Amino acid sequence: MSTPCASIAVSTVIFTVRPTGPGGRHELWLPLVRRIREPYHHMWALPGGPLDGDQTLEDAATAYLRLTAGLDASHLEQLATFGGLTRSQGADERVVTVVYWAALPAQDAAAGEEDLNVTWLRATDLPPLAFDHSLVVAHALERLRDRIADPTVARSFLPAAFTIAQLREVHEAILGRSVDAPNFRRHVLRSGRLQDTGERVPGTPHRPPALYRFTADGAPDFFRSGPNPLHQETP
Amino acid sequence: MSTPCASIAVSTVIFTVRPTGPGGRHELWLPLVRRIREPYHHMWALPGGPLDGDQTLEDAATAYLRLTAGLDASHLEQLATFGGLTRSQGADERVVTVVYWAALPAQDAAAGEEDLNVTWLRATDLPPLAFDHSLVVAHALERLRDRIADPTVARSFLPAAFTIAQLREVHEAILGRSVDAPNFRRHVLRSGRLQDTGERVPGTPHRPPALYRFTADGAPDFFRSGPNPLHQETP
DNA sequence: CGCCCTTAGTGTCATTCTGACTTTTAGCCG
DNA sequence: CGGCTAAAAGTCAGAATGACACTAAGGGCG
Repeated sequence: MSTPCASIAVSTVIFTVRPTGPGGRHELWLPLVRRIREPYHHMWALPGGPLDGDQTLEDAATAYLRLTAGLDASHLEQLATFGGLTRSQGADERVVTVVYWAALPAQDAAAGEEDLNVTWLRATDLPPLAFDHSLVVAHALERLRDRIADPTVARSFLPAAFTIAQLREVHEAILGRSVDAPNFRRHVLRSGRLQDTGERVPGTPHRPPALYRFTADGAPDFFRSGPNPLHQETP
Repeated sequence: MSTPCASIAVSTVIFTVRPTGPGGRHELWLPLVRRIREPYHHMWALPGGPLDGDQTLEDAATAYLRLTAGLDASHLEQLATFGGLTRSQGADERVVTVVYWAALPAQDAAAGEEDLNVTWLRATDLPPLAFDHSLVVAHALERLRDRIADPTVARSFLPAAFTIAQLREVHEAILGRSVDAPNFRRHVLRSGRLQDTGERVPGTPHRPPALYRFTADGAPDFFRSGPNPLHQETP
């Protein structure tokens, strides 16, 4: 039951949302670290490294995340495992990498320092990355788009109290397109996952928006709650 | 970049659909293999084993699948990777297991021999399994339910030509509930993924059903094709 | 032959959901 | 006070959904 020794690595795709687009549009950003040795020396790569013998996979992902962003994610989820034979060309042994993806609220991510070996870039406009990490990021983006229907994912990009506009901006950043504001409001309010705090954002040059927070429980999904797609009951 | 030597294993949850329920209802079945050594000696476990140094992960999954079912799956997809520290209690070293799930058409699965160390059981009514495999199967069932909206998944349980009733029975088995036949027909036909072969199943004691096959391409999903949930465009 | 049974396949209809809008409200700014 | 902006509420046509009723086409059987 023992295999030829293969090393196991853990990497994390860390997402955050920032209002950096034209007209304040929100965009997805992620941190990368510079390779300081061969292979792929000097190129950007996903934060990660070897799995210690006494760590769970999730522990390792959390540790590399903290090392890179300086803080913990509010959402961490396994993405997939990559184990192609040729993916780490130049390394002398086989590497299997378990990849996680994580969400960071914008205000926390701002605290993460940037240094010479860590950079934050737009997720949709990355240079070629080390190993197969460009492919990994593409997978992570696709997964994130699928998972955004889950309110717990959207909430992990936001502070505890937020406006519906902020929530919509998170969706827009992840889906890469704008979303009709009135319809979005109708939908998320009808989902029953939002609770009005009674407070409003003061000091705006226009009507002050209400602050909401997520309820502890409720429908599993913002979209497509209620009864399922087709597939209705027939006793 | 080297880690303490950990062994990597690959396991596969192999699903097939059989008309074994009351009144010919279709149910999900999967094969298990008997452990022939400690730990968990004599218990049932998912087919799998160590990853060879020169195999891709998918190669290994395919190999264990063939060893167990005697043939290749028509659909193979990665599920998740399990690496808890305590999951293989009694083993002397850390094991990280990459799990795949696969679909087998019923007529092919019938060909797979059953012997003393391989058994097929109902997926929804399993005895306690070795390691954390009960949990793994639960994850696989959940994933399968999510993925069945993809026509390529449904097709992998069926022969090339099939009736809409057979297609519906696959959905019913996976969703664990019955589905309204007229509405199901309307939906899958409207999806544009089905092509009438012009042939019919002869010899039925009732109106002969038409045989369909899947078109090469078309809408990505049976359900929820067309424009997306909410999230419509707003230029 | 002709009735009956069974499942295939079609049609209908009320309700809900979606997407694209318009209108009103509530604050600052000058 | 009028104008500006974004929040919030309202409107409406068309599509999708779910629950049915109904017709069609076979074989089985008397």
